[in-house]
Amino acid sequence: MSDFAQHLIRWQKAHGRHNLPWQGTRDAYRIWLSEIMLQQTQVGTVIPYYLRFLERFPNLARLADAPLDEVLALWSGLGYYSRGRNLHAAARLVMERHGGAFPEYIEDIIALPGIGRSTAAAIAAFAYGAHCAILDGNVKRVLTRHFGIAGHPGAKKTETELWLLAESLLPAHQVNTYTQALMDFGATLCTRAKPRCASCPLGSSCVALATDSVARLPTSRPKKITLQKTTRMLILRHAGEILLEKRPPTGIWGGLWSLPEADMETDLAHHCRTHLGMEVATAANLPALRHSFTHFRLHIAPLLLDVTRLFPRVEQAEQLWLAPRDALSAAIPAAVRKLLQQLVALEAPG
DNA sequence: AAGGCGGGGCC
DNA sequence: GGCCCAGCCTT
Repeated sequence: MSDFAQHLIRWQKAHGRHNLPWQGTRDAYRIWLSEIMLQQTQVGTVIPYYLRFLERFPNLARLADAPLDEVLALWSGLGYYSRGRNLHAAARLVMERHGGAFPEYIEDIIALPGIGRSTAAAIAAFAYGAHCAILDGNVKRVLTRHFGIAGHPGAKKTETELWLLAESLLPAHQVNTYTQALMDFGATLCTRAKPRCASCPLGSSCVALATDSVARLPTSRPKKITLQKTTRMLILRHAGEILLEKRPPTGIWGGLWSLPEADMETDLAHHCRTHLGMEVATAANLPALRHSFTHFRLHIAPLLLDVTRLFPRVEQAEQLWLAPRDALSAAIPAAVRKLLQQLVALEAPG
């Protein structure tokens, strides 16, 4: 057995957690439930949910029998509700595929919805003592620090390396103790912030500690550069009204009424004729506007245009709307509302 | 205010 | 096969 595994197992017996509600059982259902709840959610938050859930659904068959709404009601507040849906769907699949007995083969476990490679390994190790490596956030942190592995753990290359390492470190015996050790060690000692390196039984062999890199590992995800996008927004005036266009139901501003847009390079006269059904005359450029989204910043170059001729199809098109100026109360994006307010101010006498 | 977190869905 | 998302929690 590697020194790493040996030290961890010894540490677990002395300092690990031994009284969590899902410990001391080999009931795969209870272990499965705990592993699903522990995805994305910390132990302290999970415990009351776990106990309430088990009280209502003490076994897999009772869960499979229940309506989904009741499952989700007990999940309410835990977040990531797809976990609850998948749990319920998986319970029904276990009834169908395995006659109600939670599967023992890792291939069958991982085939259930909501269970990936790491969760399947954890269930198999705790319920059946299987010789399978886990690799969750705690384990990634412990391994990257102890073995000095740089690169974002979410990146394919790093993750592949970590899986290989995790498997190579597996002890031949006491896999369940070792697996629990990795989890507890990562959660209570080798923590993300303020790890307790002074009390660490693995400190003498920790690469991060030796190179003063503990705070820099694991490598954080690369900051996404905020994309910059530019668009022209067309303010098409016609008899005191402004042309609005309904956006597609999905994506940015899905289903909202917005101003027609065009690339900066587009030939506007041609575009308006063929796409919007009107002849236009350029009136003026309006001051540029910036609008920030989560993933990018939009630079808006508004252009004021006067409609000189309107083809009849415009009034029949469902996605086009010649809106009165007071349409500002309609479902309009904030950036567009701001733009239209500027226009109103600009046109105000004086 | 930002980033972490397993797995699924989408391209 | 890479990218994004979900919802709550910690820092």
